[in-house]
Amino acid sequence: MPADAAPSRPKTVLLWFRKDLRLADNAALATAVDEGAEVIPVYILEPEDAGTGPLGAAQAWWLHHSLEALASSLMHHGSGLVLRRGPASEVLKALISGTGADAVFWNRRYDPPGIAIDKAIKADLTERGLVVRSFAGQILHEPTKLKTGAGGNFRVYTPFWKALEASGEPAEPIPAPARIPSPASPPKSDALEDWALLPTKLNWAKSFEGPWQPGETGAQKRLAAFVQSGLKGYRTRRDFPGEAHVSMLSPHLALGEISPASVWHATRGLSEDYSSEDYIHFRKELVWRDFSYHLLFHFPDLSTRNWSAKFDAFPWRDAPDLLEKWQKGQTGYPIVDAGMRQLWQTGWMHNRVRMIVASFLIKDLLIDWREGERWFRDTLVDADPASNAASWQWVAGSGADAAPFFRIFNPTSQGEKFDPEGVYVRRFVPELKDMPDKFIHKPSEAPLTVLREAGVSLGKTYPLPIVDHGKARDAAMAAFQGLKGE
DNA sequence: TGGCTGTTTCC
DNA sequence: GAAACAGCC
Repeated sequence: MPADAAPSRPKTVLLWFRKDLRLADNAALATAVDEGAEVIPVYILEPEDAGTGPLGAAQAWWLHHSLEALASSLMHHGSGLVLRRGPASEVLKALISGTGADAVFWNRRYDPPGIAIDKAIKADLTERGLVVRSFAGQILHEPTKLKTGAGGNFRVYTPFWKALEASGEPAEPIPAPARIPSPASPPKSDALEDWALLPTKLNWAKSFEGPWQPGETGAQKRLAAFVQSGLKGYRTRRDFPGEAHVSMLSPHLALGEISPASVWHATRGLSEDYSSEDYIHFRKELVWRDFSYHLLFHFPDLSTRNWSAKFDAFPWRDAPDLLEKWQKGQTGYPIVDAGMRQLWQTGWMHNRVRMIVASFLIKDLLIDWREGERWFRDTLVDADPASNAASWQWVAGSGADAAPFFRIFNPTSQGEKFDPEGVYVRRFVPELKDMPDKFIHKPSEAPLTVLREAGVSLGKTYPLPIVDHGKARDAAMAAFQGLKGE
């Protein structure tokens, strides 16, 4: 064989796990195993200044447990997980020289800093004679593959959805390999504990343990449970935060413990008692995640810059005291406070309530949406650079295909509409649990006798509204009108 | 994937 | 006088 013939079948593959912490539907892993290579799975904790952005505290908690789950699962497949920290290019080079690996495989990521890192590594390692291969699977359709009829990039969701639908079903998920061949002496791993991913305020994330099971098994269980029960009635009931009609798959998707294609296909071939209305609407939500990545890919500053430059002149208020009350769930608007406390206690918030609390921060408090984006990034277990940024801009009105700015949620009527009996509010704002339904979303309008009977003392056991929504709405409209004249 | 307000419609 | 509707923000 000529010396310069690149080996098409590598002997030893470094399998670089990133936000794809799963064995099923993992194209990079499946290919390495199929080609008969010995596989060295590695996870690299990249420094924040590498450009991949700071890891939020809630997601760091999740990552810790997810890596434990992945390591354990790999062990059951005859393999193991090598943990290393540092700039990915250096870590990979050290591992290559230490193991004699002749290839590096990974599944592609789509955040712009990650893309830049991967591109440089691919060029460098290829130059050094390694086989470097990357695979798809983190989103349903790669951003470069969907174009408008005119050849441009989508800026409106509905045409994006139609194009995606028209491009056919996503590929069938690939089963997890039965066994993963491992080299005789795999490299040493860091101790996960040394990474200090768990929060030091221990009693904070403690409450995450009830609702969540990080890792691939937890993801699959969550999906099965959702398809079994939550999906029925999804279209109409998904907006009711007191009910269990949303999938809660977002944190699993954020770290790739399950692939979006697996989720898509789980809603196929259902029996007749499933309404197509329900699973089509569910898929549409899944595709918003793709749309967000599409936007981020073509607008890398999505989390820091207004998509619509018109908003650059918006007179945001500097109000750290109000911001803190919002963060702590002490606004005096029960649905807002319930949402913010659900976020703090569980690392997650129901989507309808995310829209309400975001509208409140932006339009009632007139605080820059970037403050909200930052808080969510730090406290959400599902923090995702694309979805989070795109969704905040959507609510702010500055984003692509965004809600018009003048669509200002009334937190009281939203509460009454989507949590009519206050089930959700009572769960997260227990000091209001004995309020009658009629006043559960507007305790400040309740007669004194009603408050006394419910054990509520406004301003003491529960805050008075920190702003008057009617006035706040007028102020927001005025600020927006001012923008138009710019 | 709204809300507000004035107006009409229908008991 | 509530409920539905339209036009506007």
